[in-house]
Amino acid sequence: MGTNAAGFNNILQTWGYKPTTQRQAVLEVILKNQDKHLSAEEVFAETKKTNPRIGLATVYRTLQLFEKVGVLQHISLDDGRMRYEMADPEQKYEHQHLICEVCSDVIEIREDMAFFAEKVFLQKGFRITTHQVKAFGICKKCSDDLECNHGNDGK
Amino acid sequence: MGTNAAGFNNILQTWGYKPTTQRQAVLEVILKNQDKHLSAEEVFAETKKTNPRIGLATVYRTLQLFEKVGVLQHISLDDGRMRYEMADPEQKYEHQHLICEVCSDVIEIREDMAFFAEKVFLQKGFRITTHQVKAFGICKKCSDDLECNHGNDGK
DNA sequence: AAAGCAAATGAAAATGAAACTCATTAGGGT
DNA sequence: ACCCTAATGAGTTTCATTTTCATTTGCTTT
Repeated sequence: MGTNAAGFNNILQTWGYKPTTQRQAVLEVILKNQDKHLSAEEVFAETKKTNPRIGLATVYRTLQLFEKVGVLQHISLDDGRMRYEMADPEQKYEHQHLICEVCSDVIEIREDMAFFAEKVFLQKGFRITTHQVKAFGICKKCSDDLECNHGNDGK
Repeated sequence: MGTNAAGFNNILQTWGYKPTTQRQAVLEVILKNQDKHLSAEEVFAETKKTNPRIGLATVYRTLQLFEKVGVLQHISLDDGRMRYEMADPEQKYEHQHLICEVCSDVIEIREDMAFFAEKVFLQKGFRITTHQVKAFGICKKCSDDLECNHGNDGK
């Protein structure tokens, strides 16, 4: 099951969508970059390498389609463009992003936050379906670097 | 201290910025709408009521300025525009947004999430400075409404 | 109070991500 | 092979935000 090139066609067909060349090509790019958080433009550039005739609009449409059928989910890293990553329905509430303000690296972590959704439902009656946590700060590497330059800040 | 019209001038002057008419006007709008999450356009429209000559660019610049000096903080509610709310440095980690997918209402809650920042630091060495939690789902009111229409969905 | 000057402003233009339009193409069933 | 609709691509449009630049404003110095 899950999302590999094979099971993918089934997902699309279940929803009544065609597994076209472009959609396959975009999927391959997604699968090859599971560790990254690509924007539409980035997916476009990557996909053009193997499929030069694809249009940007198709990429936008395809990403939205993939989100609708549950293959992708979007995140905003506050850099002015939408980014996408593989959806993981089992761990919807246990997936957070740490964004380093110095080097812009994005670190994914998986804290269990089910208690949060439960508490919110009990206290407010609000039934959470999706849930995004992003934290900005300084990653270990960058704070180590800063520490090194601590004594000799002259230059 | 804090952010009232009086202490506000001090904050700006400390940072070397001038407390101009426009900035005061924007501040008043902000203070009058503390419960809302206004976008730049909305602040612009509100501010024009008392200060018709203000320009949109000034509002954008002012909101960014207020964020820089710690009066405001921005949030994205995934509706395509940036929104702003009063910054609350003391409770940076205890402030989350519940966004109803049906009525678009935004509910603020204050769960203590300090443990999250601590755990992340211990496990990853990542030092969190800001931290945003937004949850999408269905608010109590809307899920009650849905329940009412449950038996008679014909029309 | 007038002068000087940098900071701040407003109007308009520029930018850029995303959405839309519409003529053309390509799947998939017949 | 044919048909019909979904899907695509190139170009255009939208809309939030940023930038530009000439003008104005708020302070400081006389």
